[in-house]
Amino acid sequence: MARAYTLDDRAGAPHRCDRAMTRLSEYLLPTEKQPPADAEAISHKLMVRAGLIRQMGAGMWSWLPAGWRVHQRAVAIIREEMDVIGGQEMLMPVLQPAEPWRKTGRLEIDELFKLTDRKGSELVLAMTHEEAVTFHVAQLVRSYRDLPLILYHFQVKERDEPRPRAGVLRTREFIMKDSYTFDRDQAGLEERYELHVGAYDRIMQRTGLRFYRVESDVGMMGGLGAHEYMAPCPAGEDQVALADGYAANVEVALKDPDVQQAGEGYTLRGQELRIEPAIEVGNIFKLGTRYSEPLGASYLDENGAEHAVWMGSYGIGPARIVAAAVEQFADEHGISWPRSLAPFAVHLVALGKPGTPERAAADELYATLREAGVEVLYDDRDLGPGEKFADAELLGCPLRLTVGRRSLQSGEIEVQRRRGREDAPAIALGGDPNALLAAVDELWQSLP
RNA sequence: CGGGGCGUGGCGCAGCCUGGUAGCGCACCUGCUUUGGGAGCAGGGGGUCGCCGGUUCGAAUCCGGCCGCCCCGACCA
Repeated sequence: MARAYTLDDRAGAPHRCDRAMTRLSEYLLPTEKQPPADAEAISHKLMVRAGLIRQMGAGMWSWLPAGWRVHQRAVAIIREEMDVIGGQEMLMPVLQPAEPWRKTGRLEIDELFKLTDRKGSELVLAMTHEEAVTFHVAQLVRSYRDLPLILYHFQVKERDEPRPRAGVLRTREFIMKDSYTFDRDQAGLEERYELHVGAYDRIMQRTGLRFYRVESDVGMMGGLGAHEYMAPCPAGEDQVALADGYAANVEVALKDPDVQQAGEGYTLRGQELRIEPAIEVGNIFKLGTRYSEPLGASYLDENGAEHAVWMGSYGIGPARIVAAAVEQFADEHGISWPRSLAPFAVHLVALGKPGTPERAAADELYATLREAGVEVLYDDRDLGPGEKFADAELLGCPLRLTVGRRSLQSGEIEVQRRRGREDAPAIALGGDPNALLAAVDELWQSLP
């Protein structure tokens, strides 16, 4: 009866093997009726209220168990797609010697945290890992035969942000997947870049987010091209300019000669240009030799001639994906996760007092679902129905199953889809477990 | 970094103007009742009022300094 191990959120079953303890009576899910007094952004309010995150200081957040599950969902999707394009996962330190940063000229950046150890050595807390990865490649790559490479990791980034804001949307410490490509020449870089475009498109599609890939300003990086992945949402800090078949960072759009001012707004070749707030969840850059030259990352070609390695760098923030999903799909009752990101597939609500027949039926259903590997959060607390339903809608798992006295009478489990809060056809209670699981799987397929 | 605001129990707040030793709602604990949309009754626990200093017989309250947090803007490899 055990299911195959799978993370396939689009075609697969609503679960993976999951032995985590998920009885709400024993789970740390501190829900709140009221949002924090100073919260503005929807995602900030709801993620705190739903018990996903807690703040420790300005721009410093902890992920509580359910929130971390969501974060790790995003991580798993990203990891799969990076591996598909040949990425090799590794891990580099956050605490680093200042020297490589001096060489690349980035030691002067205000947002870079700098510190000194007890011996007086200068250290930094990395805000990205170009210096680290290039340092290693400079040491390890000698020949054209060693290239190309796609290296990546999920690692904490530290940034002395002048103004952290909006919960987890802009923090001073956050996890980023950053990958780095190393090629012999520009043509190779273009190839690696296109692979990332494909991977990022698939990542974004799999998260279920509404998003745009926009051309971005290469800015002071002096790079050879760059794109940003933008998720439109009310709390977004950036703006995207949109028209049919057109999406661009607003700064880029306003430099476009085809864009004309028209009264209050702008037009593109006669079309109205819409401007929407959005959050930048990912960005990709063609770096060229910006880092390889100062750090001495070079290789010898077939003729024994030395060349600088051509690099690209590619970032994506799982926390921003999570927050953007909250922003895009929340309603007045709470969060409504796309199934690929949901902390649990099924939120099972048991009504009635512990010790009653309806509780026994719910216990049995919980056991059946768990045994099958379905990720289920079981609300077995001794609380009234109102509180349980409210918490379930706040947390936003895609499917809610309810077992109460009524279910025993009708012989059916009630099912609600979180998105739209609509009832789905009830499922027979206590019959063939395989039929029950098939019904849950089928429902899962119908979800966004 | 400029402008604005706020720090009182776990959360949300009142009290401060007009100084007299802290209160409300929710949450929490115990008991009984209740159980299909955030329950009822009774009893109970928890706060150096952000920190330091000053004024005063006496400071959550007045004065000075510092720290922290939020919002708007600037910023955001």
